[in-house]
Amino acid sequence: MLNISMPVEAALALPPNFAGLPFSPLFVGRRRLFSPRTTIYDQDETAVPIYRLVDGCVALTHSLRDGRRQILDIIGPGRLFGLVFHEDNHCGAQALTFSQVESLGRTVDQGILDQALVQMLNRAHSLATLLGRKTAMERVSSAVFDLAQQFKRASRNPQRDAPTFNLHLTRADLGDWLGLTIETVSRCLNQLKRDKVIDFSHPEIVRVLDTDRLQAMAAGGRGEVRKRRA
Amino acid sequence: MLNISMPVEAALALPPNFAGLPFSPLFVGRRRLFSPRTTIYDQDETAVPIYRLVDGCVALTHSLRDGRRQILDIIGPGRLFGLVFHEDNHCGAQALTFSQVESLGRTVDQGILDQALVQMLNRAHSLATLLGRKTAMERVSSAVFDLAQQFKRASRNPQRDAPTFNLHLTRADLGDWLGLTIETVSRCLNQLKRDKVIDFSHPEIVRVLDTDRLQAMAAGGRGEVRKRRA
DNA sequence: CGCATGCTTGACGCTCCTCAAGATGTGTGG
DNA sequence: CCACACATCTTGAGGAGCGTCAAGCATGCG
Repeated sequence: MLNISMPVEAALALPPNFAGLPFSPLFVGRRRLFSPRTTIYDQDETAVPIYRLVDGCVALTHSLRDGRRQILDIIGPGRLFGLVFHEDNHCGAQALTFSQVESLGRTVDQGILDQALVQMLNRAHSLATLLGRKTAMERVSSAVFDLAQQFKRASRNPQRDAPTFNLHLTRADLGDWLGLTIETVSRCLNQLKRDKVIDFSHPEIVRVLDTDRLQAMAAGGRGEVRKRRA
Repeated sequence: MLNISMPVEAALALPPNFAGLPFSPLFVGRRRLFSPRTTIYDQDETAVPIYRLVDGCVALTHSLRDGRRQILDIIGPGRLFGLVFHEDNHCGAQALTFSQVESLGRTVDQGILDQALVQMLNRAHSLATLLGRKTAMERVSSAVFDLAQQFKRASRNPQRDAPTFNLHLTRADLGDWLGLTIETVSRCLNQLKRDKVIDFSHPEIVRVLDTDRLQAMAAGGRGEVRKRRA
């Protein structure tokens, strides 16, 4: 992979869709800047350090040999990742936007690390429940809700303004995260838009109009009890 | 829930299908014996101790409010569970057969605990990949392969004998684990049987006839490359 | 023996995937 | 400024895989 060094200011000043060119990482002290669609570490890499995402958006992915891809987690600012050094970590990490990443070595407080691991585990379990037992609409609602939490912008008046966030994932990414296809993701998002639960004009900037309804859909429809065979 | 105390010998001598009656747990020092289909701890319980499964089979489950259930992991002898005390552990644990469980308090070596957590996380990620991206046949093959690893019986001649294990899960449990229905699980198991990959006469005792083929199916068919849109 | 539970098997239907075309937006070059 | 290429998103039509429903079978227990 090509590595071109350049001042971090210049990199940050690049247009937001200067994607695809793997010129990163840039080193800034112990910080590195990754450009969109670049790999932070690989699926089969061992001895990966602990990272903290300062800014941006990172996906943890696992690929089957035949090319099927599953996104295992979406990491937002502040979260730790690459927590696994004892064994193979078995999943890779890639930046979805310009992402500033801080390498922490092993100097991390054990309590913090445990907490991060437990959060990781809980999120993995939530994802499994989503993938195993939720419908397409519920999955997409869950994803939007989760991303709104992780990426919502600061607002001067959070009471009045509808929470808005930058959807760093493409429809394809969402599909790989939610176990769906591009088309199904698109249909569900537009359904949510028609239902006035969310809104977007650019496909990347999403406003949540009705958080309660979104959360209700994410948790499983309108609370109706599903039938279960005896 | 009913709790009846009885000597552990008597309990162990019960016929294997003495199921459904929640008379446990029995205390044996720091060990407890749980009978089939009994809860070890609940989904919303906090401050759960760390457990080691001495013998038997335990399922970690998460239920949605409307009754849909997802099994998040199947625990075999030797493994630790209930590792999460900082936050809500958000999933419950129940015994699937007579299960002897050792409560470890917090005296566990930190390294061991980390290792167990990491294994848990890796397994959760594998499950997510399975649920998000594998077909029904692949899921069932993966499950059989995993259970064979965790529950295969000691054999005098492992070279010659086909590895055999007790399938402690019902078809319904398998369905809740693999994101499938009872019927689909049954169809896939019988397909594997017709294909001479596995064999069973009792629906609970499974022999693996062709480990390689099983593993190949679990990993994703015959290695054919799936198409991906550009 | 009758009942209960779990497993199997078949017919049918729905959700979501597949395939295909068109829309939208964005950068490039004339 | 407009035409063009390219990538992503949207939308529709049709099909496949797995879910749903229903019946029958096997086993075990009272």
